[in-house]
Amino acid sequence: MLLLSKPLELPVNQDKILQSLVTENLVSDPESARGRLLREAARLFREKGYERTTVRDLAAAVGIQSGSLFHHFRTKEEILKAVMVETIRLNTALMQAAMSSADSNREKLRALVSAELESINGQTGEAMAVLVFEWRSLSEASRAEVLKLRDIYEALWLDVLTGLKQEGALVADPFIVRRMLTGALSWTVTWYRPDRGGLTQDGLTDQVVAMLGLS
Amino acid sequence: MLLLSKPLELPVNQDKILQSLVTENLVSDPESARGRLLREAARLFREKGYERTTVRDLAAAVGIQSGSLFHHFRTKEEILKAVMVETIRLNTALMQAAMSSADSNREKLRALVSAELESINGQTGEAMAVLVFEWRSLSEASRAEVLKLRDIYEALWLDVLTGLKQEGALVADPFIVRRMLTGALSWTVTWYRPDRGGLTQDGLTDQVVAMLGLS
DNA sequence: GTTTACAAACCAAGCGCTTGCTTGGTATGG
DNA sequence: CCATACCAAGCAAGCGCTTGGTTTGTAAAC
Repeated sequence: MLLLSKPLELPVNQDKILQSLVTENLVSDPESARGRLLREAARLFREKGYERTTVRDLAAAVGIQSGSLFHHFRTKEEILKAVMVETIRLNTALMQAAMSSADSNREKLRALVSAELESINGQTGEAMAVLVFEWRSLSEASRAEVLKLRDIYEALWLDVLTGLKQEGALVADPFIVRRMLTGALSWTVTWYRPDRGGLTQDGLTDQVVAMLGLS
Repeated sequence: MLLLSKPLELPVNQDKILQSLVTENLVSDPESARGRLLREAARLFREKGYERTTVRDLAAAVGIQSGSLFHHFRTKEEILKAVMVETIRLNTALMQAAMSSADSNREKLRALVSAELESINGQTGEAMAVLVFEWRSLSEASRAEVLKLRDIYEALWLDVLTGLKQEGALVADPFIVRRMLTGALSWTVTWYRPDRGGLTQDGLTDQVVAMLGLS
């Protein structure tokens, strides 16, 4: 779907997770018309912002007429919502998978940080940026829907952070730490470029863990 | 100017700094027509976003006709730029003042965190949120202008963080830490409510410093 | 194995409305 | 008297979305 510009480069387990979500109809097939549209939408929404992206832009990006968009989606906003909802669904699943292979809370946190950096700076990056910067363009109703999904995602983090607090490994409040991490990690979309420049994604994960005194 | 909804409640030194900037013509007088317009613009841009705020909205907020706006600003984008530029100017000055009364780098960092939280969640909060979320709506030229001002601001942080690194108080890279802090602190605009709820701004500052292992 | 049926996917055209901004003129204060 | 600040009216362009009709894929009916 929208999230994958080079699906073939995905690790096997990630691809498996995606495919199972596709068969459950929770995310669109990246190769379907809907999936391609959502991917282009994520790209354009990130590049120019939701409001500055016209339905004509979206249509041109997938090679159809602007009116034909409304055969797939009833409104422009529904496209934005779909980008967000499917992104959260996929990343929640990926994050659960990343955590499941870790034993200690320290390892789990590292897995979470790493997975979130991957979601923000990897294949789903454009959609994640849309999630961060364009949520105000959602209607009240859509926003509630998206927030509900996000709560599931957030619960994963809070479990681990609360555990670390009880172990004494964490000094600050888990809720505060999570919110700070949300901001810090989201913000990497504005400056971190994994391709050019020395810092790898693993290196960045190290830095984050070090900053929290958990390395 | 735009930043102060209740100027009379400001600490004396902050008010002095503002006034000196006003006389230097670096920021608009909050009580001038231009100043009131910029304050309302910041409020509306934050509330609905730049694109969704019309010139008619802006005009109505200060009680004039939409066309009359263009007597004060040549374009709508110029209003956005003015909000950003004046906000950075004021906050840079406030931050320099906050730092000057601190001796050690530890104290200076605390002053910086506290000052940035104040700028984000205090009187200049609406304008700061605009700075975070609406920079994509600037033209290329305006963006360069804003970024140039922001560099001065950022240099303050990097000086202190580099000092802490040399002292061995900081494990991670100063540049990375600053960028993470930018994200973490900016993000507080989305969740932190200093008025209702137990956490004070000082308490939040404590949490941030604790998170970095610098308390 | 051709025909029929029909829904899904799309096009061409454009409607009605909102947008940023312009214009020509009028108050008002120093 | 003249600049500053405003109003009333509206223009041209661009917007999301609708409409009526055409193509395409698929699968049952004969």
